Amino acid sequence: MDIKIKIVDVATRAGVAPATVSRVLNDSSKVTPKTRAKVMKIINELGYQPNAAAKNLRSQKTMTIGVIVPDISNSYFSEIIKGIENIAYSKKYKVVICDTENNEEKELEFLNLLTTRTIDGVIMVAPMLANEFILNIANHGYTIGIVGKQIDHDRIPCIITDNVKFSMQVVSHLVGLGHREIAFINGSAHAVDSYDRLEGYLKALREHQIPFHPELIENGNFNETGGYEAIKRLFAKKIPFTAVYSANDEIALGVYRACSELGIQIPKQLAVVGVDNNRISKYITPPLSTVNQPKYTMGALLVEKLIDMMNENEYAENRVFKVDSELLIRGSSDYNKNGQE
Amino acid sequence: MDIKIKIVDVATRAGVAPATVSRVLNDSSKVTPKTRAKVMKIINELGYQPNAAAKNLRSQKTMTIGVIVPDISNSYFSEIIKGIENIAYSKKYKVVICDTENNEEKELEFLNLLTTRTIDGVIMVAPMLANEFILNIANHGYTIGIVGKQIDHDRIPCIITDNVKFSMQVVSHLVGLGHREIAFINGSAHAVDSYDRLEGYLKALREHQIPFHPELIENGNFNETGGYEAIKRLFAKKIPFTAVYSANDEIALGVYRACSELGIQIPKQLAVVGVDNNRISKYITPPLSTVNQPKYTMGALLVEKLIDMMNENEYAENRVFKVDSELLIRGSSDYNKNGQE
DNA sequence: TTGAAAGCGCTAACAT
DNA sequence: ATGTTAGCGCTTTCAA
Repeated sequence: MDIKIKIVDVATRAGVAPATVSRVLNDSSKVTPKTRAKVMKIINELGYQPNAAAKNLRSQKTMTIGVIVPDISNSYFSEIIKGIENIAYSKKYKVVICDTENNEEKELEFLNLLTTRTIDGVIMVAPMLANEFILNIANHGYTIGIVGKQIDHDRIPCIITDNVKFSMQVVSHLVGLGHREIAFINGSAHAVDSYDRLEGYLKALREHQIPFHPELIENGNFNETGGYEAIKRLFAKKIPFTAVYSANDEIALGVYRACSELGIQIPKQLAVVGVDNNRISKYITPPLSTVNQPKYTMGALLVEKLIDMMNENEYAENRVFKVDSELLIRGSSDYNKNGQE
Repeated sequence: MDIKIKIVDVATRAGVAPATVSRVLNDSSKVTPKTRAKVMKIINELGYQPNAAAKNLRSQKTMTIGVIVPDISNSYFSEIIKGIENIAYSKKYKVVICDTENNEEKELEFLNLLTTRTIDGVIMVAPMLANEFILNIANHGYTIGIVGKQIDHDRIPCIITDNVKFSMQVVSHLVGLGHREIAFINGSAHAVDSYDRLEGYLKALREHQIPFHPELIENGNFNETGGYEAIKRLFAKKIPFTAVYSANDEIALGVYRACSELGIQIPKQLAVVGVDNNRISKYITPPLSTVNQPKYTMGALLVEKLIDMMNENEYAENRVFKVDSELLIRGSSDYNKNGQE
């Protein structure tokens, strides 16, 4: 084991005060180049490394950001994390991860890291917690940012995509292909995204003067099983439809499975469109039409804002970021696209 | 902002010494139930939360573990992380993530968290760093564990799969289907896994008395592009082969792309087997035969061992874990498997 | 520009 | 079982 070298050891050896060593370490300008060189030399000789806990205690910050996601092995979330992690590291911040596995209790418990000052701030991706909780945290002076949901509080930066807009695009795309009976498999009913995607779906129908059939709408979990079960329920109703808009790619995967079992051909008998552009979507057969969201950028942008807020105490007027998504048309909705992309 | 409440505030209000509050908080048995109740009441009333930095400084530990992975958005790694994170949290540890994106410098830099005592220990998943570095770190008394590589040091727990064994299984499977010219697309030449997988490939050939053609072996990156480029090089050689063993699923994906472009049918004209059982492998067409590794368990097991070591200072005699993998036979190698799974 | 001294908030050793 | 005291290693006034 190494003998622990502390700042005072460096100071003594260099013939200066601990404070001076600290100034050298923290790039304080008030050190002569000569002193700095002398101190640096000793630091290197001794292999001195400042103790993080002492530094944190004294400076009242940890240079650490917490990130809460529902499922780290879903590429949608891991890409967001990648963006956060990369930017954070470039700004000397560390990232602590919490994978809630959709467990609201774990989500809540993790926020204790804020109150114990283990982390300086937190980013919640697609939080389950009710808005009041989140507002309350911010009102207590903690730094918090949200990905995938808009919260109205002047100290909570948010980054969202325009769910209404891209849902309209999806439906319009299907209508453009001649579909009139378009089913919609939405995610869990209490997710904000679900409201907005439904709104987009309805708006587009109205715009195209297509009658709306409530029976063509199903809710489920945002995963493969949710999609599988929902499409089965839709089929069971015996109401005809020729296309299905799935609120994410995982749901679409479930639709694929059901269709494969029932011998229904995509897109010939059923056109399918998803959302998220999961890695998997372009590899399945037929490739899945989907909405691409700039995941990496969303994480990167938000963490940047969050760090700015923590350091400048700026109450960002520009607080809500709405990023653009892009509809990727592939073989699951458009015949002509088969074999390419 | 909350007024900061510290342990002394709680103590005063409860009419006890700070040490007693600390004992209550840390479950020390030397507190009467009555005192404990009194203190707990005040803690709840005041909403007291202990300051982590102070605790860390005093107790010389941070209850934090670092995890280094090459790519967090690869499901192989994120599943391992999931295992680590889950077990860690159940033991009150936090997890700091480092996504190196195959950048060796970032990997090295992250280890500073060990020397600055920001983290109590680190888990390196598929490290790029040379063994000497890793040994050196352990020799300096830091806690380190490795996933996917065996390091010979009595304080470094490792978890590995038997690359030789499952590679032999893969090749034997292909031979069993009648293949004699089996190409091998290996990962990057300096990964340990690559040596072992090559060894398994060769051993199996010898066992089946199949002549070995060095031209049928290619190296590349462990990703889709690496696979795509390697299979192209193989085709360019004009040496016939009817099957290809890809050192991971990503590589196999590249093989699929090349085959699709060249109109080569899988498995009719070329049988393909991968490794990792990435999520994607069962959704592509045809579903990819692959080797499943217990990723979650690997992470979970190792972190458990690591935490035990940190807390009991036990120099684990049982230090190297070899977990079993399983060959999943699907349509990319076996006709009969098409349409099922 | 540099040094001296105080103190961040907690736990552990020792005393009672 | 509880209290007293010292100190973990750093940064930051304040003074020189």
